[in-house]
Amino acid sequence: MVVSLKDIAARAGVSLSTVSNVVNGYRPVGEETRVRVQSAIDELGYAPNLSARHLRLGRTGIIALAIPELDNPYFAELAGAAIREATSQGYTLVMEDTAGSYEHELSMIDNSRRQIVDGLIFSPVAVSREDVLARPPATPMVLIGEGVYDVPHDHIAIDNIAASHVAVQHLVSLDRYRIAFIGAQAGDHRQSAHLRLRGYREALAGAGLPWDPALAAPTTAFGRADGLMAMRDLLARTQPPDAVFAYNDLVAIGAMRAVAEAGLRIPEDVAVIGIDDIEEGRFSNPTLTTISPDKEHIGRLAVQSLVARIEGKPVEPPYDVQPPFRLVTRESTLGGQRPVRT
Amino acid sequence: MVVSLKDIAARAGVSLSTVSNVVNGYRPVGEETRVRVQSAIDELGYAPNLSARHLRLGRTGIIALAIPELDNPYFAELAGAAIREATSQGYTLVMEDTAGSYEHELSMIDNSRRQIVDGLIFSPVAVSREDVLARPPATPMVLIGEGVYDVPHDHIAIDNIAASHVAVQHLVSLDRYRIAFIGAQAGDHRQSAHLRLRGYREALAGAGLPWDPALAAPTTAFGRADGLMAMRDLLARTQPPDAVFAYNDLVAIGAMRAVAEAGLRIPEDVAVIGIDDIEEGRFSNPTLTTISPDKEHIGRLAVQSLVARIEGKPVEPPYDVQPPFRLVTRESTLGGQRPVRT
DNA sequence: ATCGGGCTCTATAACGTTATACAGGCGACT
DNA sequence: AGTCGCCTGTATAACGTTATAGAGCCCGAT
Repeated sequence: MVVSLKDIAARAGVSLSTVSNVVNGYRPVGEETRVRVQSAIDELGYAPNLSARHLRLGRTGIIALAIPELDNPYFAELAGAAIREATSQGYTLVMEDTAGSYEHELSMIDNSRRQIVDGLIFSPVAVSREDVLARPPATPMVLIGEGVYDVPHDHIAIDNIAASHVAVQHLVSLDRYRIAFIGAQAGDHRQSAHLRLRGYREALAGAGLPWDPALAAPTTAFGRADGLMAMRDLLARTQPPDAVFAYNDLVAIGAMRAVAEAGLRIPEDVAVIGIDDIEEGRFSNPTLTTISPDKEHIGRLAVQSLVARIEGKPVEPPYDVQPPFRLVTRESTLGGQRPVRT
Repeated sequence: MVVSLKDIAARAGVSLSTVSNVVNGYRPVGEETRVRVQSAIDELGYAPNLSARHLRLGRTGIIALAIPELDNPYFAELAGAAIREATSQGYTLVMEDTAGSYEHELSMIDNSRRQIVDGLIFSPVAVSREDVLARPPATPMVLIGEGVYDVPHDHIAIDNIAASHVAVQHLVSLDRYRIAFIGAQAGDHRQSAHLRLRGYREALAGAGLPWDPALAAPTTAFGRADGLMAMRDLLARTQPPDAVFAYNDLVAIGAMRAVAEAGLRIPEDVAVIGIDDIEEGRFSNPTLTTISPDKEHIGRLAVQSLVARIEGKPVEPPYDVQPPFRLVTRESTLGGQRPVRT
């Protein structure tokens, strides 16, 4: 049977309000009665009814994490960290899979789901800056990833340009001259790949390498299949690349598969680097060199800043956080000369 | 501002109860007033307060999906299907990552979290049949995967023995004679690997092959790293296997990595087959032959049967469902003679 | 002595819903 | 004509919680 404040009150011989005060400490309670109430709680096994509490407080204790694809290991690993942090802060986290579709993403920032949720952590890919600006959310929102910039919300994303520099410079340091980029976006409203492409171009220029538009391969999405097809195209050129910087690890893995199917060697013929450091890249053949963002940090920070907004702690302006990242070198650029897993 | 039934009632000039009846159709409402109320709802943009509704109804509309690891792509893909089905049934699904730990799994079937959840879909790995029997849950529970059998709960899992037969028979059809199994479990209370191991042994016997305990490699968990280490051990034997049936695709991928590191060829020296059909195996080098369970089907069915229990539709006894599966052959057993992706 | 003010505790009004009980009106059947 | 029953609509009591207002009581200060 389900036990409520009333039952505890009856058992301990005190009023309902006193029990409530013991439970959540709003008003001090005399020592003697406190222990009597507490033991009644323990005996009967009381747990507060969250629906009632939320109705009373006007909050639900639920936050949503909306990501483009749950089956992308990067997001799965990120979600793990976010779930742990949310739980430890007393919130429940629900995940929404937008599938990267424009309509689905719009429905996230419309007010429809907001009735049930205290706040939203959102990783946009399809939605534009204007879409976000046009829909001031009813509850706090934190943006993660590289989708939308310059909007009045907290934003957590690695410095994509700097990360791209590091990636390209690594390839340059291996004496590669025809370095391709896979994951250039045709559509205007996806700023994510934009930044990585820009970092790629800047790094090329910094190394004194020419910018060849034919080496910037567009993709429609960022999965393994996209990397595979783009790489096939690149290899069919008269002057194929000798290195590839992929938008993310999934794309890189697709690209590596295309190289293998073409009968070429990695990294001798083509070196490959990605971004994300998903576990898959530590066991692939060859293992994948990558830029590793601190996913645990990102997930935790996203929840923490959202909760801070929800509970109205500091009324500071929206801030941009750039979590740390590092280069992890593996076989796909260094060959067998290196320890295999890191 | 937030709009409630009261606002709609005032706007439409009717009572609160009438608006409620328009919204959820408990009692019929005259046509004329219905349209007046409906247009008031549309104008003011009313959405029911779920906390209040749940408090009144005694249900929260939330179901939990507890899985051992969110970063296992198999569960990520399964969770996607479950989330979609739950949403379409008007429920919100929250995910719990038990990390496969015994304590965490116990806390799932204890009553602690049940205050907030109408029901639980649970994929146990560490918990035993007796643990489950000793804790009759306060809310409905559906089990998925191969953890625990013969308990009074709905259970959805592929026929592991039949699946193992198919896998081993496929290897036998390729004239392999020393077929190893990776993922045998030392612990007694993990029945999952037990069944697959049993299917493996039965299939060997059916093919007239001897049972060699040295070829059944135990692992502590079921990740890529476990497959890698087990395979290293197997390859170090004086008589290494010429084929491997792995507990799941992740283990298989780790095993393939070990084979590559040893400088051996797949499938010429060692053929590899897994279970799960995760996307990773369609792009690995080589691509991975696997047993493909219908994940979409499993996820949807789990939610459907849980919701049926929650809403008390049919009071039938707990039932066991065995969703379909199929063999998907790829390079890791057939080599390059086959279409690459399916 | 009397009053002000901590200190404990209590009664109660919300929060927004849904289901029950009830009221009035109108047609149909005895 | 009277009664029964249906149809439409309303008033209201919960569901379990938290915050506000306030009721006693005892001690120190006026």
